Amino acid sequence: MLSSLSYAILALLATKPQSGYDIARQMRPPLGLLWQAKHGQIYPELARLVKLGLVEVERIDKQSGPPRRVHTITAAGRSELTRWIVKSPQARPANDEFVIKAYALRRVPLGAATSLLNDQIQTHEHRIAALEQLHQAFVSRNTKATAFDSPRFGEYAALRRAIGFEREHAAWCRWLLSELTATEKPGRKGVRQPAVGRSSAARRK
Amino acid sequence: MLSSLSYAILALLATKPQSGYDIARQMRPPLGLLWQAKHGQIYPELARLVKLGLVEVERIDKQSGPPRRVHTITAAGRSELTRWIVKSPQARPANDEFVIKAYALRRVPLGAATSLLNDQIQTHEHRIAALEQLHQAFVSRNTKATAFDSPRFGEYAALRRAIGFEREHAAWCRWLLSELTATEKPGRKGVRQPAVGRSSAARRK
DNA sequence: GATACCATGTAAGTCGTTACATGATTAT
DNA sequence: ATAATCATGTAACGACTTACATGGTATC
Repeated sequence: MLSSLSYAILALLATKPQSGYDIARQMRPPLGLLWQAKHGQIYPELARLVKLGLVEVERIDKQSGPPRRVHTITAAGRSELTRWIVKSPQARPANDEFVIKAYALRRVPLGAATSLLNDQIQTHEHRIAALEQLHQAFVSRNTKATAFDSPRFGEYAALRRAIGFEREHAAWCRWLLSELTATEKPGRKGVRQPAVGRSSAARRK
Repeated sequence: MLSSLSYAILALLATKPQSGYDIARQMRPPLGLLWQAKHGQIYPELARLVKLGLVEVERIDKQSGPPRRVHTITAAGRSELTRWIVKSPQARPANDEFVIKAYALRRVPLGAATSLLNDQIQTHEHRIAALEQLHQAFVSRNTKATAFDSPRFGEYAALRRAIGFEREHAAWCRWLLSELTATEKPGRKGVRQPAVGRSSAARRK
């Protein structure tokens, strides 16, 4: 069985032939929307896919530096990718360090907790702004790129998911901050937010 | 430096002394809200924390089976935990296999894509229902358990985050399905949902 | 002259999963 | 009887990060 990273690489190569560096650039944290990985993991994985016959490599010599190695997905690679996509996955753990911090947040001084949350909220706002700029670029450049049958739909879907998750995380941080503030100043009950209601999708209708 | 798992263990032990088995139970997938790990990782990590003096262990012999080993956080453990909480973290990668599938979804037959999405949506609905039941139990059993200064606030915060993320993921899957359906039957433009709007938090105001 | 980007790879080490190993107790 | 839960640990392997290693090109 192949790793998730292998399938992420195959998915990228299915759109067009690319070098390891190209792949690494698209997977670079923190803006790798499809999958995040470092080149130290990508190059060996690519070599493995070549050895398995799922990917072919063409070496292009240059006057200077290492030769550029352009990788192309093979027919076997494409069928392996589609085979993998259609079988249902089991959900990943999705461990998040910040949940641990929130879990034990009442054990630290209120001031430190407040500034931690403000830091976190600001970080997420910045990330959201960057993602929304990408979204704008997507929608305005070519409206058809957002349609399901467009070759760039995959990118668009990954981008929407990233925006949704960042917003959800930011909202949760703001809720934490409001709870904390309500404790600090018990008179201000107005800032407390209501209990978990219906999902945003339900509200959207 | 310690691993995230170590801090998750310290956070759990900060609430009360527990055995490795107790910790493993709370971290068991798929309902480990704070952090997910298997006992094969937890037992060695606990031993390491004991060796570092952040945790103490009391061996309780029983008539049968292995002795129960109850772990207690030390003063050094508590201060290490609070020290770690207050310094801002860098965000985790948060890789999700399903994003790869969505990225390349237009490469598989429409029928297979549809049933994959329906499967995924159903799985998430089930998870949401289970989490909401936990939430109900929390709110109805003791209203004060949801306040920031309650000893169980950490659990509650982790639960709210899990619910929010599951809902966001389910909403994204439903969006994918609506895009796919719009492609299949181009006459039905009504099912298409609008472009990314304002965040749910913004709407909540 | 320093920093960033292009471009490829390897090595050591940590994090995490899966399986092996053992054995009593409780519920169906 | 069979399975699930209680209860602890280790070993092998795979996934991932960080650092080492090299060297040209472009920008400030």
